[in-house]
Amino acid sequence: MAYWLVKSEPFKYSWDQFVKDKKTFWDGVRNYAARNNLKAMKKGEQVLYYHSNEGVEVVGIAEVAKEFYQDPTTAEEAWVVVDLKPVKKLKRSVPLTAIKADKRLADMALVKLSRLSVQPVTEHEWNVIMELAGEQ
DNA sequence: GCCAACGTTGGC
DNA sequence: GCCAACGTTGGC
Repeated sequence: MAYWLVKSEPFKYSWDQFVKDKKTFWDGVRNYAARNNLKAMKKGEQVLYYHSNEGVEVVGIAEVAKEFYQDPTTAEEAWVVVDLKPVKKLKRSVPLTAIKADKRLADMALVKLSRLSVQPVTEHEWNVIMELAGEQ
């Protein structure tokens, strides 16, 4: 069971819009590292939903509803999407500043590889985020 | 709006 | 195959 984190700019596709849609395909990934992470996602795995630029915080949890398939928005075979559905909004959003301030999260891809838009999250990191969010 | 970090492109 | 130039992302 792996954990993931996806980034979205809220003015482009916000958590609220995601909840309203009930499901979305995660398109627009045009980076090989991010693409490889999409391909590694398995149905049912949990995904942190992060708002970049505005908010700059983890706002909710999503779940992989369908494993990767050809990106319907491009003819280029290199690119894929996955389907995601919302699970729940976090009790408290976890801002990047809180993540950076927590020593246990110093190695998170979010901190180290800030430009990667789809990234793996370790179980340990996941648990710390849940704690900071007031969950569990 | 600025700028650092990083990925990609293209000339050699 | 190297590396400089360029474009994009994303935090501040």
